[in-house]
Amino acid sequence: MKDGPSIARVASLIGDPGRAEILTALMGGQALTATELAHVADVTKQTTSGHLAKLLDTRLVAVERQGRHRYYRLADRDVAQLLESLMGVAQRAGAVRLATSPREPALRKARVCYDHLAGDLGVMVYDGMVGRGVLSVEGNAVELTRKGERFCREHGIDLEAASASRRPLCRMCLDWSVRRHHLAGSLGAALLAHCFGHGWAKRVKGSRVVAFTAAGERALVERFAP
Amino acid sequence: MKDGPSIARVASLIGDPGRAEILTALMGGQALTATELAHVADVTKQTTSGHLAKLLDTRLVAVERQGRHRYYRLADRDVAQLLESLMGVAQRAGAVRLATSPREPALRKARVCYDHLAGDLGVMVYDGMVGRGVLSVEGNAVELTRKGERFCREHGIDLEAASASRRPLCRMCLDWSVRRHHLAGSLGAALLAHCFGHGWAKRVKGSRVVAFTAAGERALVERFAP
DNA sequence: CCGATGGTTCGGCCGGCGACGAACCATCGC
DNA sequence: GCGATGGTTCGTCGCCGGCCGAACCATCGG
Repeated sequence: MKDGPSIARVASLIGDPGRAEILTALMGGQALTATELAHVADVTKQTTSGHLAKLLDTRLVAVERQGRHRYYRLADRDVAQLLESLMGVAQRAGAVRLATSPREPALRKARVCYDHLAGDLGVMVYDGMVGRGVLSVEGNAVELTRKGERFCREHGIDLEAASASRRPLCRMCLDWSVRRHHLAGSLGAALLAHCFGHGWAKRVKGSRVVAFTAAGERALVERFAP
Repeated sequence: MKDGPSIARVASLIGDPGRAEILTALMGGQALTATELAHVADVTKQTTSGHLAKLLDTRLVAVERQGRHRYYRLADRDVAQLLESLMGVAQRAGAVRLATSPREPALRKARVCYDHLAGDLGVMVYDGMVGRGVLSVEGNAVELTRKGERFCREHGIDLEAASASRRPLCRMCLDWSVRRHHLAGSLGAALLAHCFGHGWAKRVKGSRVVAFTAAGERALVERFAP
């Protein structure tokens, strides 16, 4: 009958103000970096790191590494429901709040993510390619279908060059601005190169922003994200 | 901006092992005296008194004075649901606690979830009722169908009394042991009362276990979960 | 290769909270 | 009225855990 302590462990974890802030911030369903979470919790990075380690340890949150960033999100829907339930009960003596984070619109729309396209357009393209069966997604893995190979050839994307390198052809990559996936890997890089090569877009100096021309954006969406 | 702390307050309250023990004990739906609670929490009366004062202060529990006794119970069903939710999340995260307890299998099979039936039997009944069109599920909501009303009348379940109260007739409740839904709400309570009333089962003292007789279990399954 | 930035680990400080002893109020049975 | 039992309040003590500074590793951009 000693399940008391086990629920106490989880509850006390949520019971720390800092961690509660973190979890509340993650209720938006978006994945956030450790630094961002440190900011919302209003404590230093070290402290946040400790909190996140504990939350990870009890599987309340999950993490996805990407480059030097670590994106944290709620482990699953059950945790979200628990928090929801908690907020309901807490409501009787508390106030409500909302969280928003304004960012540079241009960056949100299209930017380089290492060597491939991220932002709204990147996500749109990814969704489009999955939707028309060019890419097939299985869990965390994504791959180019037979149909996708034809598709690439038709659009003049150099698959041979892309396959030559040792890195994976396709990978999914989490987008910080929309918190959704977009296409990475050598194919993702080839696609971005394709955009530059056709004069659809060019990089803005000293920034990660990718500036599409009006025609370029139209072309991209038309071909890859109808 | 201070919503985090407000859920933190509630969570940290539950997060203390002693208080968690108290709340878990109250999940049985019965009101218990302070001394009894001191015993289950395994601390002195003074300490328990302090805990109960805090729980009262945040409306997690309610008290009813009767002579020189004070009977404490969970404040309402929302709190009960929160605790169930917590147990669900705690279960997979926490270390394997006391899996050796002989009571554990019995708890898994049938137990009281505040005022209705949970555990394998609870889930089985719920599935059976949904399966034969007595209940209709839509998203998170569940309701009694026209056919279901007839069904209840035929089996002698007092729908009028159940509908009289202000609480919802049907609700689904997530089961921490099987991670599936069972029936809550006043109909769920009426159903459990039905089991007790027909001598199919009775409560085990000092535990949430509902002990069904062999005949009672047969009767329940036969009628509600064929 | 170098600086800048994201993130974690380590060690030590310090406040808050839970624990109990003791004393105090309330109610019961007589 | 009496003792006995249920329950709370008060004061004190000790420890757990959150917090930060500093140092360290990893990755990116050039």
